[in-house]
Amino acid sequence: MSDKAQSLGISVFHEIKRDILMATLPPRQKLGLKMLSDRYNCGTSPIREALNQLTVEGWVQRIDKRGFFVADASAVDFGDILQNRCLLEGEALRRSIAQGDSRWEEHVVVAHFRMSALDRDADDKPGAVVSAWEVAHRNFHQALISACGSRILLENCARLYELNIRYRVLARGKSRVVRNVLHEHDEIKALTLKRDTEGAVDALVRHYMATGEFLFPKT
Amino acid sequence: MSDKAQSLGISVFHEIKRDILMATLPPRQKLGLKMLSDRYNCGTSPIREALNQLTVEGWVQRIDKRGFFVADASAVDFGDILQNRCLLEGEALRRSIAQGDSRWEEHVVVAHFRMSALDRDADDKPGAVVSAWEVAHRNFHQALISACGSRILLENCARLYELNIRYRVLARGKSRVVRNVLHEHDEIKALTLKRDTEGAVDALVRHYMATGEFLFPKT
DNA sequence: GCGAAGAAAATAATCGACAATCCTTCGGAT
DNA sequence: ATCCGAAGGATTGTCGATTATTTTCTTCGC
Repeated sequence: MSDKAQSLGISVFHEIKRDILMATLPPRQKLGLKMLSDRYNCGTSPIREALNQLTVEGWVQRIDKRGFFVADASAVDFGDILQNRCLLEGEALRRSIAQGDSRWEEHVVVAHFRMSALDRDADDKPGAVVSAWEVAHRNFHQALISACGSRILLENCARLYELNIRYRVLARGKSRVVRNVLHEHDEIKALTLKRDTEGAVDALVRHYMATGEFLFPKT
Repeated sequence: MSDKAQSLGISVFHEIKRDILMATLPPRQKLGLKMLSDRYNCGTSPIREALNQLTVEGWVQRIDKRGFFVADASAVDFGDILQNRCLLEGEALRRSIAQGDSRWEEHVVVAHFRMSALDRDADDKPGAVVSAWEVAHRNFHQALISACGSRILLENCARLYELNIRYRVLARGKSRVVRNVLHEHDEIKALTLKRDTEGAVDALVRHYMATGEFLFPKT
């Protein structure tokens, strides 16, 4: 069994992050310590521990001596996240293509295959399959850039990836544009493995910007 | 008077950061809670508060149930910081040049002037002047990119800037290469105001990479 | 009826103590 | 001599209570 004995502060950190990400805790929601310690069945110390970290990562806003709040969500913030993702993941992909070896290629192929397998079953999708797809999707994008050689770059990409998910969740149901995400992923994978650097980066950027159009379509 | 009544956790956060930055707390140093609460005259709660945030920002490494340590310093990590600074500040400068108005130009001119004024006095430099120069130097680089329009980008640049300082401090005295930092700053400023985008970005990148050569010269 | 001042309630920040976990040391067996 | 394991000590993580601050509510004066 997995070592369940991790600190309460750390596990509650992930729980709160998930709840903000899933918008169970909506933007601007006041995060009172008592309310949270009831919700997550622990004292206030682990709660503060988690909240402090979430503040630095951008999930929570803190106002000194006045409490914690779920970070506000806005079209401007979303656009900012998208632009920074394009910049960082674009560069990370360039470096991966330049430096990646055959083990990296395999990693990309496998991650893409696993995601595609879940895509096929996605028509009749129970919640379990959806969250499995989320994991596979994350793994695919992570695999693409995994050979970039920069720890800092990878960490920033991971952080922005997660921050981005919340907007997908918040905009659920508001979608009008029809997209072929499968094809976009296929294209990115193909160009990457062909080592067509600028083609792959371009496809990746279009992929992200299309997400933006998808969630906040310009009427 | 400024409201000195900020939370202990927040002020101790800045104190510890400064001490790590100045290498008063050296890399890999064990950060025991008792030791720290003695050092900064407070209970363990504010200490943990600060340590949690510093962990996310990359100053401190945490090992669950085993304590906190000052983040390790290595040539690899330093190079990673430098590369990411070039990427992020380069892009931020591009956007600033594209979008900056005349108020931004003034901001850059003033920040540069103030830094230059301190440069002149730097020959006979007591500690106070040095730290004043640090502030002015930071302000200058911040001014350059201040019109980039991306909060996230600015935050990441600020974070990397600070992480970089520690390496300057750690390498103090080991310098052999002679540099003309004044000239480099002048060049960056001039090209920026001339709106020579790629020239300015190139000068900025060379400025940073020269720092790398300066601190870790390839023998 | 409206706004300011003060009291009361609520909540954030901090502390000190306890419990859980890890590290060290010491002794014994192979 | 070296490795393993148990007892002891030290340290982290968590809790409940205390203190400081903010927010809300009430009252008073205009």
